[in-house]
Amino acid sequence: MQSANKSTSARTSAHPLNPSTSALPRYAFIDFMDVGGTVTISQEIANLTEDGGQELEAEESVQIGSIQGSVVGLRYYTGMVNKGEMVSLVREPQNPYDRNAVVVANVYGSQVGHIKKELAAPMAYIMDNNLARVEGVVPFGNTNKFTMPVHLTFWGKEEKREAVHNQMKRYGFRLGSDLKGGATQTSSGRDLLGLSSKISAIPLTVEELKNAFDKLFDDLMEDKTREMEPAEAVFTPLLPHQKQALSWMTSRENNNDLPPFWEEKNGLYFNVLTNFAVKERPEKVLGGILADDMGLGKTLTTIALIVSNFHNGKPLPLEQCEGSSMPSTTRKKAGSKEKSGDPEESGEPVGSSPLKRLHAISATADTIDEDAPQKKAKTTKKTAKKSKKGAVLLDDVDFAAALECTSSQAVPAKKSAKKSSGTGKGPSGAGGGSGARATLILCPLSVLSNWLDQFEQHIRADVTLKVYLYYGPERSRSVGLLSGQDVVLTTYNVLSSDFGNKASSPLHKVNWLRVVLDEGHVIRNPSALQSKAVLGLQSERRWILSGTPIQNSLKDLYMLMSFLKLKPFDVKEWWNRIIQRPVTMGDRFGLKNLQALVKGITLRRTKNSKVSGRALVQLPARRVFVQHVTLSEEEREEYEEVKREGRNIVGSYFQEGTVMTNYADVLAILVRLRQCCCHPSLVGKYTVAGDLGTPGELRERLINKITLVLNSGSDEECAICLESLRQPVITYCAHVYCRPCICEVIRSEKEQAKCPLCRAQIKTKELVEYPGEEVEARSATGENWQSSSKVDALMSNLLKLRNEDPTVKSLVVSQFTRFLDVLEVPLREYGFSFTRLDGSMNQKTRAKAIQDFQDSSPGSPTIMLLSLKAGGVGLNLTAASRVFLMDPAWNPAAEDQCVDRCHRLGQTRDVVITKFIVKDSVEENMVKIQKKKQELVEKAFGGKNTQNLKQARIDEIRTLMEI
DNA sequence: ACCGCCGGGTGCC
DNA sequence: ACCGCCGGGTGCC
Repeated sequence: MQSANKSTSARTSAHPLNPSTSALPRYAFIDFMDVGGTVTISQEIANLTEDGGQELEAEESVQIGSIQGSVVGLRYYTGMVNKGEMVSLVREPQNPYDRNAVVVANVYGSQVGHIKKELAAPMAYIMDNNLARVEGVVPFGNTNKFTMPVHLTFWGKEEKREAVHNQMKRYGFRLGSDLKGGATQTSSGRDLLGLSSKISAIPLTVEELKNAFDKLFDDLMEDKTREMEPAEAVFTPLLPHQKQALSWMTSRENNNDLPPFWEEKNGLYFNVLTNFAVKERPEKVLGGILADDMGLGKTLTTIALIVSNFHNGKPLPLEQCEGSSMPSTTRKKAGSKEKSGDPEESGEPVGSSPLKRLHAISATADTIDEDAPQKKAKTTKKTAKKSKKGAVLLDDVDFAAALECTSSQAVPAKKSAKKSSGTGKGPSGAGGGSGARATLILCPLSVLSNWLDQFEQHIRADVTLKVYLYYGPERSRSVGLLSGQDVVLTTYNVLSSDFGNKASSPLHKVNWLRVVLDEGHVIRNPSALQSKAVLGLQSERRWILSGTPIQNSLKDLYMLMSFLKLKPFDVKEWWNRIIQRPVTMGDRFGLKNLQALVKGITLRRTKNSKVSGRALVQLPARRVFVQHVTLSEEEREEYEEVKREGRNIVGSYFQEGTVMTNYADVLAILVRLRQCCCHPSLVGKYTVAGDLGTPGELRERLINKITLVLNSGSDEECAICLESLRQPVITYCAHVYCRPCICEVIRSEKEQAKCPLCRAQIKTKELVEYPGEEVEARSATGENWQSSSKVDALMSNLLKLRNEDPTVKSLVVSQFTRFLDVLEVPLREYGFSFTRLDGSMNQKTRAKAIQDFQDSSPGSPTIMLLSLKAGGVGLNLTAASRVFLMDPAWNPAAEDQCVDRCHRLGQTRDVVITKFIVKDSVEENMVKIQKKKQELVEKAFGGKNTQNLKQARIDEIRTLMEI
């Protein structure tokens, strides 16, 4: 919390705990299993490094001691506390009377008073030097007028214990060890048991934790089975579970409830966890987390929500246009007709051909036209009448009211919208509530086109839903235009880049009705720019869509709470104190609280969920076959050669005990072995680690290495932002990061900057750039192409398949894009029609590839070459019913995810998966590790013993190299 | 009276 | 603060 304290202390005492200043760790401390199922060894190793972070993370801290203190000056401040309430302590070095001042604040960040100066003196030193974090609880005396007692507990790393005690002693204070930890906290007295050294947690047994977490979602559903019919404008009929989700989401948006853990008690609002009370009703949390498994239709449900719940369960009033009710390209007309004459305001579509049709929907500010009110009245009335068939019974009075609310304002507002477009208020309504109308949807680039398709598909063509694609250099930055839309769709990247150029971020000026984060777990890293950008958005309702909100680590939930503004969990300290630490320490109450918290705001169903005894969805069967491949004599020879070479190197690292520090080399060796299993031409040149040599040689070696890492197809991600590498650079210590990420680390740590992965010294000028896709020797695809055992195995499968049923489509998946290159040759030779999807493709070519593949007309491609990490979740490839996994992934979840792209809702055939594994090779060892990993994942929620994990990783390398 | 005692003023950091 | 502390007023009882 060092950085948090620093930043907060610099502020005035008025809001010492403003959430916007909450902790920004120097780099992410990554958990064992990555949410996206794309864990990389380097991330895992980040886990294992000693001294994982500068920040005093909850799970690394032990209780150093506690002491009774007093809070003084109560009468000068308005902050109130209750008996047993937790308080936070914030340094206030700018205090003109005492630079040791320590502010005491309640959960809402209101100042209660100061720590008495005698005690503040030693505390200031401890806090400023990050020796310990101090937490307070007011046990009684909370109504005192002048001073009140406070129970202070010091938490920090074991090695700081003595320093903290000494410092306190110097000022005549003695820290005691108390077993209770504080009035509302429980902590084990493990430091008395002599276990304090590295083990910072005594977790529940694995069994207990697992059960608790399973239960977390099992119990969630019983009260969420009510169904709701979507508005008329939704063309696609919803499945029962989607109607349930719609009903639940609608109730979450219209609820008047107090947020979780708040109760009304004789005129006051009381938080039962922190014992905090306020007069003002805590702000409603409208929205939540839709955590359904992929394939259950989160997108469709969300679209239904957008059009069905404008206010109080009434549909979004939409303009009707001519044309059939079938969703079709006829809508093109609507868009082009309305093209504005005002060049500044016109949301000129970004021209990419497969998306054109959708851009057509994107409207201009002028869509709310002079004739709008009347027209609208007509169309909506029609809608109202029709919907009597449905479950939404709109009585005409209510509906008229809803209508009035929008159309009446549309008239006066629309003109001003043209001229003064920057008001932030949507042109379609400023009365009643905030007048917000537009929903902002954020998603990864890979699913952007999916959203557009789905709007096309699911919204009736005779209604005009104004969807604006905020993407591309031509995007309109008019706040008026944006807030006048029904939906604005953009990517996290666009949002971050707008946010980064602080000059103007139109999306941050709009007052949204609703913000939807698709794949919302991408904001789990609080220090990532996109996370900050997302937190800065203004909205009445907030949704997170994610199939995996917390499968990674409990820590991930913190950012989600922060986004939902679920007080007090939107401030790191409170999240840590009330949830994170108790749970990781195995406190049953902590777990219970977490459960209650999640239950209140989350809907999660899996493909296997049962609703009142019936399966939620019926998916075709899915069968997995492992096909063992035997290398030819020649291949075997080469493999053994590469293996011998690698084993020598890694073996020497083991002898030196430097396996972890030479991680990049180990990875490179493993990659080579895996490439050997696929095709000889994949095995790249590589230089054996040795002396650093001349700067030129070092540079060359590093470039070699980064090229290898990036082209290997392994899931390398930046260990700082957890995203795919952007502007990748490699450090002298051979670790790869995004340039902006690592520069930020260096900037904040100055001369002390260390590599987040190995703690070696790093400097900005020593970062080596990735030279980019250089002319790659494509000899593999050239004239002297030769096959390999694995290629043969695949081809014989494909030929047999084509013989049996030429309509069957297949995904051919590899982690090595160069292997995909290789495979193109025989596919062409045998006359297969295929497409390809990999990470290097832009949005346009991607969309085209998917569209072509999904097309079922004769002559359409039957094979898609797919790079394992391309696209990410959400990609819909249901046209395929066969999957060939060419090489095993580090992470079994990544494979599952890949398979799920076709084994999902909409799949009509049984899905057959074939995994090729080379006998007696690194691949077999990887399979073993995958199994072990699966077990570990199940334990991943437990307190982590990093020592054991580190050992496990070293063992893993031994297994792989057979050392 | 260079003390003690009384009682009003006052009070975070 | 129904305290402690400070400092001015005061001085046997």
